[in-house]
Amino acid sequence: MSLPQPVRGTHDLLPEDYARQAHVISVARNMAARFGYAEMATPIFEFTEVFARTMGETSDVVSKEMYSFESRSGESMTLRPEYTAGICRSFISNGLQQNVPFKVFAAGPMFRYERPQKGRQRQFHQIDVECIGAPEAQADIEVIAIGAAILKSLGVADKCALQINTLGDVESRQAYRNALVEYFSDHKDKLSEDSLNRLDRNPLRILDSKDSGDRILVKKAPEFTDYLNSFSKDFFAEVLEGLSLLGIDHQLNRRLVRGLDYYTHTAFEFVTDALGAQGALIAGGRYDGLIEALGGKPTPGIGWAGGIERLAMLATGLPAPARPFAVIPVGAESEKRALTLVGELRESGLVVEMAFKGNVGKRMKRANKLNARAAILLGEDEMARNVCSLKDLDAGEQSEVSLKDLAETLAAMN
RNA sequence: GCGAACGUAGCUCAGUUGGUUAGAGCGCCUGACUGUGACUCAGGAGGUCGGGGGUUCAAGACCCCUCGUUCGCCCCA
Repeated sequence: MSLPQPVRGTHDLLPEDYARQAHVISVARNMAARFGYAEMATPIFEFTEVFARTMGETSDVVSKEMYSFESRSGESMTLRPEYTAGICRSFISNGLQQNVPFKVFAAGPMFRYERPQKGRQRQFHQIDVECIGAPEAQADIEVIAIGAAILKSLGVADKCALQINTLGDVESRQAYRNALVEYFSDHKDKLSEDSLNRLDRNPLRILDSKDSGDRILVKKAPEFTDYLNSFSKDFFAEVLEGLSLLGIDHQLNRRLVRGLDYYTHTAFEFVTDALGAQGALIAGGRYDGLIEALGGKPTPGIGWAGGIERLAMLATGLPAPARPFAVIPVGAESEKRALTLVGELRESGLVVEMAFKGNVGKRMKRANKLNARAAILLGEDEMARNVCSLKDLDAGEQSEVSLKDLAETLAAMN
């Protein structure tokens, strides 16, 4: 059975799966719009620099997970691994500094060369919300509120929890980072191999280590709170207060850090335990240093990304697909009239299919399989009298309806 | 990238310590029923047992490699 297979880590979205994902996007899009976030899109690939410069050369994504290739002109291109960098690049490219706050929603495929697992694929899809050019805590609150509202609307709010932390401003973060490096450097012999790596690349990550030895060290490690300057503390307090005012439950998680270099202040994740190791449904934070890193004027920003596959797996309350009406011509004579009838009914906005294969029994079976609301039988008898036989497939009752009134009658059945 | 488990029909799965022609349920097709679906009954199609190599008189089963999936780590949505 060596049929052609999709590339590892990629998946076909058959209609049923597609409908689930489309629902997630649709709910998110509508909710974002309520908050004043308009939808946009950026190209699926960018110059490699866009991601390398914003995410940090040492991040896992940049160092080992990017799908990069050389274009025919010899420039290095990369399939986007996330949306934020592309949107920020777009913000700069289009000179949108005058339009702040620039509030946008986006959705689309992302690509990361990772080991696939449940809820983790090489091509996956994200919804994304960004608010660029607003330094106020109000923006953090708004952005998080959108996420909470979407999760609620998708019916997954009770399966996940909001964890939140602050990384402080650049000054605070740098001070804390130095303190951590100093502390852990004194205990290098007790650190796990992974954490030795983290010590160079992202020491904050050690705080989140699952290694039991590391955890003992972490308990005595310097506390971030002691290194936050008053501005950072006040900012975070304002964010938390806003969330409380909105009734958005949240848990302070001092070990919540971000792998990407450009994050400052607020970092948050809506996490679930329903998806194994892939707990993050929506994650984001403030990235006040990003636009500048890309070569734009210093501009603050905050946003998040949500995994569509992960959300689709947990979402409930999908809208049922519209049920069709099945037109069944009985006998060769009525096929032409059935064809035009189907056209007329569709013209009036109804969902209509024609069952034209096999004997009438087969056609009825077909109608049943299509989950049709009713079957419309059209034979010579009926045609002669300008009527059709309408069979309600739920009730099993059949009656005659004049062709003139059919569209209206069917519309009333929906 | 590291560690482990799994891969039998379209789907969900049986298949004994290696032993003739690999099974079931669901689904699909045909008919009973050439103008009536669901329920029922009868029949049928569909498998190089993920792929390749090896051991053996004999491999779906044992060994090696490979591809894929799943779980954990790393990291992340």
